[in-house]
Amino acid sequence: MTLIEELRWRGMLQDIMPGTEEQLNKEMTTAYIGFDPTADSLHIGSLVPILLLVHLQKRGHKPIALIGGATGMIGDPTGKSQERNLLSPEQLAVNIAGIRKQLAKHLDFSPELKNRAELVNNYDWFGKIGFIEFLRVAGKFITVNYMMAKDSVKKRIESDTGISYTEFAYQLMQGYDFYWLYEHMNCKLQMGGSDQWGNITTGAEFIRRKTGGEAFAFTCPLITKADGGKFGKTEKGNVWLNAEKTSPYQFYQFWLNASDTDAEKWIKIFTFLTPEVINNLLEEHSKNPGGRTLQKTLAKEVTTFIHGEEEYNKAVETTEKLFSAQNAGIDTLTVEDLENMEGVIKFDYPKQKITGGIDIVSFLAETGAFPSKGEARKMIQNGGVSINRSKIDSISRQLGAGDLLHNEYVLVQKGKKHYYLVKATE
RNA sequence: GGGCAAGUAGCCAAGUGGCCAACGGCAACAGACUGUAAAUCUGUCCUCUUCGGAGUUCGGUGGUUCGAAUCCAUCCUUGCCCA
Repeated sequence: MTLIEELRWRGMLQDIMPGTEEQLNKEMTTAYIGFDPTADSLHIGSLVPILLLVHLQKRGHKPIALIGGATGMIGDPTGKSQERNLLSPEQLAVNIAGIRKQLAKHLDFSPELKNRAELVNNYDWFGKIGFIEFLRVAGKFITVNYMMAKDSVKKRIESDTGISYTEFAYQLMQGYDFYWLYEHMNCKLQMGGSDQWGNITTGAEFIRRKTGGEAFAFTCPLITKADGGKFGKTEKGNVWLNAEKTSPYQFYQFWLNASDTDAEKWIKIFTFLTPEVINNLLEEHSKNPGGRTLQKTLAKEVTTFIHGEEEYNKAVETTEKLFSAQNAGIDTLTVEDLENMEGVIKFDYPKQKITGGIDIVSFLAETGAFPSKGEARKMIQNGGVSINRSKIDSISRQLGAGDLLHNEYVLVQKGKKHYYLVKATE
């Protein structure tokens, strides 16, 4: 199976320029993907591009991860119905540093490798170029007519918010990136999400017109959920790759909660398991969907890839304590169990307030498990709150010393899946 | 610079003097059912609340009125057409 064949099998190939496959088969090819520094961490939406680079490197090609330090100052209009706010230079610097750190974890930069990965920042060349120079060396090669025909631009021109000159120029900048890498690093291939196809082809066209050389490209489909929801979002917002923003436990839970249809697609995209292994898993899953082998494997592979095996083990441990023994009774949880629940949100709370007796609503609001008393009350009335695994059925319920596990803890449950551990402190 | 149109909750969108915290849809959260799944049904969905209410909203600011998302003035933003 060639790289392209494999990616196609995995469902990671959307568009591909003619000749790309031949180029990859012919020689070690340098390829790049751009990452926008819109936040200080990448989220799982950026995982697919990272995986593309990893696949590429595994097959002996040379990956370049480009951080858009310059283009991030402009804003990509793709997929945006409205003009974006510009990020401050300070914020950008923070974001670039965060992303750089994460990318470095997953690619092999060993100097002795012929196809070692490279990390570049397009600010390094855009920062030096003047406006007039840019117009002369870049602007001349692409017509406005060509740029306006792109979907991302066309949509915005037809929309009732329009597009600024700044964002319009974005695709030319990205095109210039590709050209710069082509000239300086012999980079002949650009990859990305399918929403980037327009920007990517501009780059290839730019190279062709300016140098007469040939450049290639392919994109992967954007990840969707079968129910039409946004991929990678939970009620807490984005699922981040940074453990401080999304704990490994929460990260693991995200994948574990994948629906059957999603898991079937995602296992191919987000893991490096071989087709044989995956086909076996799919078969097993169809025989016994309730076992959720697919989700468990998916969650394991991805969590291990991002956070490492140790964090994965902790996440599983916490998961088992919280979910597998649902009916086992709360007493089975030891102090160690409670203390070692990694990734569960924990709060401290004065012990005497509990032993002195407190109404459940105030307790939930004051610990921070709920933002206000009203919220806590609504959720209780909806039947969505449990304390120590027993459902609270009345908003007038009082808490007292008897509700402390091991004389020290209260396990709060919002819905089925969200746990908070309150520790009573002296 | 001139003419026309638009700006309503996370998004889409109805409302054009009182019955408006504002129809409906999407998204989100919870409950039932399940497999920590999907689909379906139900509830919640501006903020706070002693659950009686209270407070702050319909681009901004002033005004008319007993009463304004709704009328007037002005400003801002955006789109279209003209220069």
